[in-house]
Parts: sequence; structure tokens; C-alpha cells
Amino acid sequence: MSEIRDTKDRIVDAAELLFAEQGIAATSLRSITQRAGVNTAAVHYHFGDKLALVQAVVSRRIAPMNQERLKRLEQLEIAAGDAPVDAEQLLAAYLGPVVAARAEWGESARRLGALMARLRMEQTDMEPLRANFEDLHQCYARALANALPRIEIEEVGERLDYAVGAMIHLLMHSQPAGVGLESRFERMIRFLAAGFRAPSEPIPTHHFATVEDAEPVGDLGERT
Amino acid sequence: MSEIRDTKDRIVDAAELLFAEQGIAATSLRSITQRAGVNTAAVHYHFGDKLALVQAVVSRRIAPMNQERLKRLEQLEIAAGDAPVDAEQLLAAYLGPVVAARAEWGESARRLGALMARLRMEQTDMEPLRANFEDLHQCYARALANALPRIEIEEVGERLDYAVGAMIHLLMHSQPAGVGLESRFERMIRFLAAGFRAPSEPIPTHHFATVEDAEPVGDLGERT
DNA sequence: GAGTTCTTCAATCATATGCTTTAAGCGATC
DNA sequence: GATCGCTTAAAGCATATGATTGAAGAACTC
Repeated sequence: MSEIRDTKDRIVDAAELLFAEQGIAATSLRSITQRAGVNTAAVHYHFGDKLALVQAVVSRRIAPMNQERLKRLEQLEIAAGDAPVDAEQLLAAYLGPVVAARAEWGESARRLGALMARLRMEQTDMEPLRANFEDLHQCYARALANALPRIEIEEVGERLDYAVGAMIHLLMHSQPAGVGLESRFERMIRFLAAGFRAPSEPIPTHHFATVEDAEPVGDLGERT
Repeated sequence: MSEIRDTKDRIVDAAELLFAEQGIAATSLRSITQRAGVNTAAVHYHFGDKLALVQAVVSRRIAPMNQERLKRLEQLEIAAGDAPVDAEQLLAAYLGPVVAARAEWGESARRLGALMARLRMEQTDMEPLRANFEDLHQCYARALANALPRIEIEEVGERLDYAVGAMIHLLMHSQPAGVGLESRFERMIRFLAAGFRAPSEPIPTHHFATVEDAEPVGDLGERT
């Protein structure tokens, strides 16, 4: 009985690590079972096939994190009442759980970023994984569109995509020790929030030579 | 003689397409040679091994594009004289060649974005590929730091990373037909430029309107 | 045209992969 | 204590992979 969970968990642990470090397609079941110290057939017994293993890994880590993100969004919307939620708070709610995951899972969480990036890259090849992110993206895009009424909703979606791209990058390339990760996240949020608040249309005339000081995060008081 | 270039080029063509669509590690030499209509051994004869093939693909497409980007940077700096180059122009110079590549290479250019994304993801596994981007990144980070004297240079580098992440995302997920790609690029540049101009520090401790609720970034990595 | 080099081809190697099968181990139930 | 279900183990299967070989085939030089 104790061995059951042990074997299954060890497989998922090893798979998570190797998927993150080498990519999903590039990781063989044998390397997983070898690292987990279990038999090669165990993964097929417990999961069925490789894709099911991938989904198990996702279910254990990514899915709860995305639920947390949705929960935070809900809380923000409740707290804001009828008023739109602040864009920066939305970004923090979107990105925060990833940072929290690091703090909670310690060293093993270092893989999370790489795993998410791999998922994002390879989900084209594995359609079933896409569903894990679509809801999340749509909900936040809608909330951000409310927070930024001047920006066309379509463009808000695009910008959220860019934010995801930036986050993925940070997750992929941040140092193992996670030194300064939280402050880097804060800076990234500042960067992204400023981008989100950029006007939707270009400045009619092509004279943005002196825009530098004219369009910072000046209009911050649009909330409360 | 005519066959020589043909075979070599056909291999590179097929490799570029398949690398972009399936990933580098996930693409077998056999699938490449099959698509190219050449013998399996041809790739080893002409290139040596798989990594050399990858480098050949990069050399033909990515490397010239990166050179173009450096050239544009140089021209901007010359044109600006002693004054720093505008950040938006820098971003356009950085991202423009990618758009130009699409227009120039037609349908085959659709793969470029995916290829660059794959390269970025898998270059961790293939160290030799990293050099193709490091110079570029440093030069632009320096120029952007000049354009944005208020931002710490370290943070400028981070922000450029985020810009790359956003660009990669756009390249990966834009539609095949490339409908509206250029306008999307323009909007992305607007988004990114606004981010780059965001102040480096959150908001100095000294009072700025209502710091209390205007700084949602603070409770990012909350410990439960 | 002979000789040399460059290029292609079919066949093959050693290994790795996802997956299956068959049998053994183990605990609980009757 | 025998039986049954769940779990693990070892071996093997069919296929795919990167790489190599040696010979056949152009192509060019002299």
C-alpha cells in the first residue's frame, strides 16, 4: 500500500524533473523509470501511456496553480465590486502563484518554470494539454479588458500573450538558486503593467521623440 | 555540380521546415532526408552530424537576420549622433528584420518564427547555438540603456529578455497566412516600448498619491 | 580516355524507444 | 491456508534513430 503511492509518485517526480530539463518529447520512459528507481513497465501499469503520464504531471502541479490563479482573480473581482480591478493587481494575481510555487516547493520548483515553458512549446503537439491554459487566459483577458477600457479587447488578449511570453522567459532563464526572483517578478510586473496601459492606437503623428517622459505610469489613479 | 547544391539545399530546406514544426530534437534525420528526397547518408556526407545540420540551418537564415539587426542598430546610432536612439526605434530595428523576413521569404518564412522559438527553447541543450544571439542581445541592451538613462542597465537587459519572449510568442502563435502580422508587430512594439519606459523603481518610498493601495506588486510572493 | 575526386546509393550497425507479455511477489479475504 | 486482486519485475517485441560502410555513379583534370 505504501509502495503503491511511492512508485506512482516517484514516477511523477522523475517525469516532472526530466520533462522540465530535457523536454517532454526528448525524455524517454526508461530514463524516467531509471531515475525513479522503478521498473519500466510500472509507468504503463499506473498511467497507461506516456501522454497520460504527462497529464498526471500537469494535474499535480500546473492545474492546481492555475486554479489558484483563477481563485485570486475571483477574489480581486469580489473585492473590487463593480469597479474594474487594477491591471497591476491582475498581473500580480496571474504571476504570483508561480512565485509562490517556488517558495513552497523549494528546489523541485525550479523545474516548474521549465516545465511550463516546455508545455507551452509542445502543447501544439499534444492537444489535450491546451485546455489547461485556455480558461485561465480568457478569464484574465476579460478582466484586463475591464481594467483597461481604453484598450480594445482583442489587443488586451494579445498583450496578455506577450506577458505570458515574458513570464515564460523569466521562468526559463532565472538562476537555479532563485536569487532575487521575487524582485525580478516585481520588476517584470512593472514592465508589463506599463505596457498594458499603453494607448491602443499609435500617436497619430510620427513624433514620439520626446514621449519618453510624457507617458510613464502617470495615470495611476484610475482606481479607487 | 548542380546536384551538389541541390542536395545540400534540399536537406537544409527540409530540415528548416521540420525543425520549426516539430522541434529540433524531435525531428529525425530520416524524416528530413525523406522529405528532401535524398539518401539518408547524404546529411552525414554533407554536414557530418545532426548538430552541424542545425548550425547550417541557423547560418542560412537566423545569422543573416541577426546581422541585419546589428546593421540597423549601427545605422540608428550613426543617425542619432551623440544623442541616444529612441527606444521605440530600437525595438523596431530589433523586431523589424523578422517581419521583413516574412515578406521576403513568403510561405517558407512562416517557419522562421517557429524555428527561432525552437532554437531559443532548445539552445540550452545545444550550447553552440547560443552564440548566435548573445552579441545581438548585448548590443541592443547597451543601446537601450543609453536610450533610457533612468533605467538601470541590468533591468534594461531583463526587459529586453521579456521583449524577446513576447516576440517569440508572437512568432509562434501568429496565423500561417500572416494576416495582420505587421500591425500586430506595431502594436507589440508599442506595448514593449511603454514597458521599457516604465520607471525602474516601484515608486520611491516618499509619498506618491496613495502608495498604500497603489502598490499591489508588494504582496506578490505572499507566504501562507 | 585514364585517373582522380566528389557525390550518391543501398545495406547495415548498434542503440534507444514505447509498449507488451508473462511470471512472480504480496496483502487481504474467505 | 488457499484464493484472489493488486502491484512489481524481467524479458522481449517491433520499430525508429543516428551513424557508418563500401560500392556504384557522375564530374572534372590531365
